[in-house]
Amino acid sequence: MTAKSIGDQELALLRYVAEQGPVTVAQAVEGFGADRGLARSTVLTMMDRLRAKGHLERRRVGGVFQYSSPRSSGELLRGAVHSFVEKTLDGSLSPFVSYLVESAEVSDQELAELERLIAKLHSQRQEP
Amino acid sequence: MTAKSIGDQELALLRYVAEQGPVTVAQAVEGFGADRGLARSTVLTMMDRLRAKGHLERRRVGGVFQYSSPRSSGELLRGAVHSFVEKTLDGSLSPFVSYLVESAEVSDQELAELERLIAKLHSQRQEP
DNA sequence: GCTGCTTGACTACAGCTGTCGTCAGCCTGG
DNA sequence: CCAGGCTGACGACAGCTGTAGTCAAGCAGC
Repeated sequence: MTAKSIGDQELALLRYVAEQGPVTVAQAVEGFGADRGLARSTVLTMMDRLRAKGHLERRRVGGVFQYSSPRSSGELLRGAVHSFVEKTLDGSLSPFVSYLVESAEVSDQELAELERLIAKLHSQRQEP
Repeated sequence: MTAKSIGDQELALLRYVAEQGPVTVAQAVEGFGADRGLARSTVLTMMDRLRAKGHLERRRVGGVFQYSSPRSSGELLRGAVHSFVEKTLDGSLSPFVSYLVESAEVSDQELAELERLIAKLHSQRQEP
């Protein structure tokens, strides 16, 4: 399991790295930390912890480390959703659907995705 | 705002109280703590914190306190989903849908709910 | 060769959560 | 009236996260 826990800010940084491809700490500080007003050491610490937890890898390139995520941004998000559903919702999707029904704004795009999802689920029920 | 943060275990307990209606600590210990092997003081502490955060109310009834949640279990879950979507997914539902598509098992019931949802969304697009 | 910026490793600290133990007060059966 | 049980208020402690300062080693230029 690479499945150590992860905080919100950490996940945000992890996603940043996953999206930007290999980055140095300096780049992460500039592209991620700067917006959020984080000190260099803060970003450094987070990247270190992410590495310790197995969420980031690094390679020395010309004296400096390049960090990269073994997972894509999409995988990370899906993983986050998965943990959330399991841990908080006890594996039940109903609260999510309920949320969609009552409070969420669903974009046209998302609606289309949902429809595709339903079609897919239907076809799965047919031929198991 | 009653919107103080809340941990996983705390939310679980809160949901328990919301579902069971007014309960005393003793009842919560028995019905919630016992399964999870929690000490009485643990449950007591959590209920206290939940109260401090405004998530639980209590009333003295015959020398003992009865705790109750001002929100229903459903509201709590919807709130949790909402926070998650906002905080972790930056308000985008796509990762959720993506998760549904790729990994989740959707029960017949949930599928039906989704279909109802879609129907509703469609009708909303028509007559605004 | 010395000076100064860049990079990384370490250390620190506070707040939140999860878990308890303990102490003091109140009630009830003897 | 006294002992033993519930109850509730507190105090504690460890682990995780968010945030940062500091120190030492390395490289770049004078």
